[in-house]
Amino acid sequence: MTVPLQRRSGIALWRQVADGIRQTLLPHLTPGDQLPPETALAGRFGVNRHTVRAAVAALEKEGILRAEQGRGTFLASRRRLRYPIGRRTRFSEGLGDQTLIRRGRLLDAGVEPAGPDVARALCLEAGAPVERLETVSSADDVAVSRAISWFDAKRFGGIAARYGDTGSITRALAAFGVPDYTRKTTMITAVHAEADDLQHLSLSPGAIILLTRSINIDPDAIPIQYAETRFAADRMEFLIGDDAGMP
Amino acid sequence: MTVPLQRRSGIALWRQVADGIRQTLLPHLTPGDQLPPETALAGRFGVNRHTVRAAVAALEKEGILRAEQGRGTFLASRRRLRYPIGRRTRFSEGLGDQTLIRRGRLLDAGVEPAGPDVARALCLEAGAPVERLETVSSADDVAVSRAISWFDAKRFGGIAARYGDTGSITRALAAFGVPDYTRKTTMITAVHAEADDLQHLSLSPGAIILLTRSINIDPDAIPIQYAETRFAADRMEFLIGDDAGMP
DNA sequence: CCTATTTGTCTATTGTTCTAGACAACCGCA
DNA sequence: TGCGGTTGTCTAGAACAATAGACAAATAGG
Repeated sequence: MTVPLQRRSGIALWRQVADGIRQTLLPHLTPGDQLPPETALAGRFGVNRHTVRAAVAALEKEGILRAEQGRGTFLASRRRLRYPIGRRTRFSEGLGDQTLIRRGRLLDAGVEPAGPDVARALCLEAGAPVERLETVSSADDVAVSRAISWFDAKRFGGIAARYGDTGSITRALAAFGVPDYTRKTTMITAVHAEADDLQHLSLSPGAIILLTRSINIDPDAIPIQYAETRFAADRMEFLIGDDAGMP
Repeated sequence: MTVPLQRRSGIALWRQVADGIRQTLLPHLTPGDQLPPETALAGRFGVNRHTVRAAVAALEKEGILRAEQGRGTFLASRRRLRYPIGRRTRFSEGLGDQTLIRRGRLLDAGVEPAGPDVARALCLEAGAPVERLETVSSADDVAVSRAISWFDAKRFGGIAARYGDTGSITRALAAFGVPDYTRKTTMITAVHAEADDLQHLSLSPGAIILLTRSINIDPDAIPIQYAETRFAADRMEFLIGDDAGMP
């Protein structure tokens, strides 16, 4: 029993076991590898086999494990994607050769008056019309983040349609005569997943969301986009600086 | 009922209520303000008053709330600290005027052979001797992060003692003739708190840890410090870039 | 074909969490 | 002093989580 679990802590044992498997077992495996049998895991974590089964079922629903009757349980998952954050932060380009397919899907869009946060970020009057885009980004057909972006409706009216066509903020902005843009600010924090996160990112309750709030500016240093993006923390890590020498 | 809670999710309701209070109620209050009475909170979250009481008790144990019989429940706490990450990232200086007292405490130290990750980060041979420092950093007497740092033992032998004297990495390095250093790399991800985190950072189970792995280099671009730092996510947020216009 | 191993399903029991209600203790105020 | 509003404590039962054991179903290997 390497990991002492906390009972009557408000976190169900099966959830602690699931997190334990994620953090202590999976890093030593490569996709396709077999996990120890349920009885062995039960012994290692000091719980009943049924509790382990509940944990495995949760990880299976997240697409991390794959249990096959008679054969065993196997790691089905990729590692965390490494997402560089810097002056030229772009989802499609940032992931480099880590994935084959990157795609953004438009969930919802609309024009609304800017709230105080959005107005301040975009240097607009409070209540000025802004266009809101709700999107989900996927890598290799696995959803990794969802974002709400706001653009000045006066300058970028109809950007939602452009995004729907191209699936890329970069290309949608290009259609509005913004050939290049840079990242002015990124704030990062972490929260627990909400109900919407569970749905759109296929997470199970208690999962962690890395939450970023960011401002992009055009070459004239005019703010053009304010975004709040929610990343599935077990599929993504952020890189600031260069990763030479990083594990 | 503004917040729909997730039942049979492996996360106890009282814990979800506690997180809900932290995230949706506290940001609108300033220290000393009174919270709605327990019956009102129970109505808003759609749970029994006793469940709310369990949540408040947990937040009270973390020092965030203060309940007084006959009077009410009050906010006792500060907001998230904003921690800038850039080329000149330093704990003591970074928090600026957000706090009065910043202090680092040495938990443990020792010399050990470098593991593969540490060796790569510090550009040493695997197994070369490195000095390991385990520290806890506090702001205004509240622990906000704990770190494990590694230094080349050949160049920085005895740095643990220097840190113990000064409580500051910057001053400890200065004693070894490193007047200045810069941040080469920062990686950020998020995990659930482990047992040690709960103890040293006074968290309750299920809390979120913002985990950074960073490399500092001296003016000659030689790596001098590799550190893995665990921040209490509800007390800290990271800033990359500048925060003009940020809420 | 047989056996050992592994996951899948079922029942029963125990312990923890959540709900429900009632009442005590305390505070501030008229 | 009395009253309304608040937190603190207790009891009992319902809902859920965890344990224990038994056995079925699928797989791999001899």
